[in-house]
Amino acid sequence: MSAAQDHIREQLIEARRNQILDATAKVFAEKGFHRATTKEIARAAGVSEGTIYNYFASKADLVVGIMTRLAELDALGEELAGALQSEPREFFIAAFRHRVNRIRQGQEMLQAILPEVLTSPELRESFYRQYVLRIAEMLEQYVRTRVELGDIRPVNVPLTVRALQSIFVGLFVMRILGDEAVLSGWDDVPEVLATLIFDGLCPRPEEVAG
Amino acid sequence: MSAAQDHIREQLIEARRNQILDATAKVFAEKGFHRATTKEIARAAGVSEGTIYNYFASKADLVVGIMTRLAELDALGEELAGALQSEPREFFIAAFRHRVNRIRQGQEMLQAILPEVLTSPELRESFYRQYVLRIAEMLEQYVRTRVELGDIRPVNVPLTVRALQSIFVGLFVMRILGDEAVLSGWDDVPEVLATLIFDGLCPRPEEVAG
Amino acid sequence: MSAAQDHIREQLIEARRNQILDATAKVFAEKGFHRATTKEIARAAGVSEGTIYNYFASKADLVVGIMTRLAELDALGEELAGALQSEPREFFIAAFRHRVNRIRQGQEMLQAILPEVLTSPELRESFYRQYVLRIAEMLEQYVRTRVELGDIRPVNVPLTVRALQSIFVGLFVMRILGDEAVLSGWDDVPEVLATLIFDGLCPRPEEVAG
Amino acid sequence: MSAAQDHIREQLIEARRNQILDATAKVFAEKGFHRATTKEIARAAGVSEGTIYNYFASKADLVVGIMTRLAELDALGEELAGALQSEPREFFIAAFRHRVNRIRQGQEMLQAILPEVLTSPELRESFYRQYVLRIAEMLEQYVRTRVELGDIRPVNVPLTVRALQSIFVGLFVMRILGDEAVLSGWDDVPEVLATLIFDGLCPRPEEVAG
DNA sequence: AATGAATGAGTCTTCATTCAT
DNA sequence: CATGAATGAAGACTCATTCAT
Repeated sequence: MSAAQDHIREQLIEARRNQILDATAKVFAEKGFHRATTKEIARAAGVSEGTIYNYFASKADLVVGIMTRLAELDALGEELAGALQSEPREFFIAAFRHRVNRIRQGQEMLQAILPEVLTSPELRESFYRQYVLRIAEMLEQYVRTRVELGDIRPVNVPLTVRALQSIFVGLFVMRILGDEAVLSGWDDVPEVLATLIFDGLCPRPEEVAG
Repeated sequence: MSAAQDHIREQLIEARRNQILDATAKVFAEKGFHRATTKEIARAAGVSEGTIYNYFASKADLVVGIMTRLAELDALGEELAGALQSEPREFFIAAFRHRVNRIRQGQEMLQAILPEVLTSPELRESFYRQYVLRIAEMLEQYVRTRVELGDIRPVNVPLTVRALQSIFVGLFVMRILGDEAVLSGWDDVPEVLATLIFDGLCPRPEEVAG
Repeated sequence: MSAAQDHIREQLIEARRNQILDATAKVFAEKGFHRATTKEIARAAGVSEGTIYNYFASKADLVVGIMTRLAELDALGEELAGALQSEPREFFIAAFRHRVNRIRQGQEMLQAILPEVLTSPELRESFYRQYVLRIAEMLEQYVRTRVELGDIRPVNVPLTVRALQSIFVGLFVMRILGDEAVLSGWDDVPEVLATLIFDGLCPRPEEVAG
Repeated sequence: MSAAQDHIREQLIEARRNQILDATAKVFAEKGFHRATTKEIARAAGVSEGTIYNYFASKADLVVGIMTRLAELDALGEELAGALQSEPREFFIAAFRHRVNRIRQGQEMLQAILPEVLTSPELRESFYRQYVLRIAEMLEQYVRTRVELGDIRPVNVPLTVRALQSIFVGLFVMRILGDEAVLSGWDDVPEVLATLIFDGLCPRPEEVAG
């Protein structure tokens, strides 16, 4: 029974943490980390300021909390891994679709933390390791393999992979900036990217011939 | 004589403004807008706090000042315009080189303001119009023309252009995040991107044949 | 219970506000609005600077707070109303006594805000309406009635009433200026004024005769 | 010649001082001592900030300058002295007229300094001696004499004199407060006051009889 | 565990004053 | 003498954090 109670307690704690983080993401996304006040977050979460400090060590810790939650939410690793067997074009489309959806879902949380992440060295480090480097390494591995198999032309693998990742980072920034083309065309992004990245802009002879 | 004096005075004012903005960019890039104090900026600029306020209306105005200076520095418009006659491959390489150099030069200033730009609606709007939209429109125009000429395959022009811009935004973020591959491979970025964007990842039959 | 708690809470808030306003009046009266610092007020009130701002929106709001409190304290309206039936001489003596006492009691608060009231257009307006105009209108009404009844000789009612009010304003300023005659003779003021105002300085024939 | 030059120089200095004090009075009257900035005064005077400090030791010294100028302007002493021989009623009317005119002329300067005078102990002292006490003593002397002669009924001389002075102080405050009755009826004040003060409000038997 | 009043360190900003030109 | 840029001390105000209830 004690075990069951502990379980319930843990669930309650987790629920309260999420309740606070949801509110935090909302407020941070709207006003930014520094202009958001703990009082405001408390109000948005429907709790008191004191309660926030029962679940998080500090205001800065809320950023960490959001980052962690984003990471948990993010199963790119597994999904990517699953698609690693596919042919490149399918793989990229699948990967792009996945990213595009993740960004849509995590927009608020990501927008909430990105400016702060770009500002604080520690967050930068942590964010880079969790979100950029891990994926970069997987992609590098995949591309390198495919290059060896002749499915992808020989390229500067690290930079090419960074360019791919950069597109999504950049598109996300475009969304924050309110670019209409990106916001309204978001669903088409995976295919457009697949064409761009996979086929290139240069028209192919056989296509011209065809 | 009064005219000459005015001229000198204006130059002094401009020099002082730049002196302050240089220091500001340094401090903002290091600590971020909010953690940077006016006292710190003053010290870095070698002036008193009061002097800052003789040249800028507020701390926030320093961000605007940096943004304006970036825009003045930025002659992409003209350079792009000059390359608009070139064949696509040359055009893109030239454009990429240009961007890559601008980012290297403006890194500090850009890093100083980006997080704040992402946070403040007004700055966002202003930044988007000055740095994103203007260039997007020029690129769209170019790409559209080339598509009509058959030099570029038919693509979703707005999104493709956003994707191109996004790459640089994203790569810049990667630099802030300290990604080694991007930082150390920066000089190779234009060519890698040209290959990626123009030729695509998919190996071409004739190349395979060759 | 919630209602009871609310009641207690409100009382606590009111008590804290008064505690702060008392200290504020003291410090303002001594140093004036601008030379008084919030730190000093906080110390005098035995709270922290932050606490002041939990109860008042700004330093300027403290002036408003004092003014409001003065107005609440001030029941001249009712007392005047009560005396409105009396014969003029009794009425004036009663009214003068009342004013004289109010000034003595409210000296600190009044001295605290008067210079600022004379300076700020908004406060001026507000002060004038609460303290001057309301009473002027009541007095005018009374005097006009008594003139009609023949109990008061025909006079320029508005100006006469202003003159009466002015005496108290002026005497209060005299107190601030430290005039010994006014300070030490304060208790005699009502009677002296009654004689002055009601009988005039000119000796009366019958009195001379008597 | 050197003497003549000195004379011219002195006149220039005096003119410049007055130019500055005029502007100061205007700005102080409008914004109050503390909210007025030296920059603003300089602009209003058509000189630079530095120039102000060539003629006055400090911002506070400008108040002293205005007070001194008011005192020079003010020849009440002499005029009062001249009227001291008159019968009471004529004397008071003359004195009241004089005061009323002085206030109208000196309104701006007086309004400029009064709030500050009420606030600063030193100014208070100085103001009290120059403007209040001197006149009070003269009035006391006059009234006392007239009482002895039987021209004025026996009264509490010091308080009566203070009350008389207070009326003008109070009326001046009323003007600052923007009271319409006082502002628009200003020309009638001397007569109204003469009636009020000299004859009193109480109707006289013989008048009733008449 | 939740509350929210109290805290006070920290910061932007103002502005009287100085002084080199 | 006049100027006005530079100064920097001072102060109102904010807000993350604590803790008694």
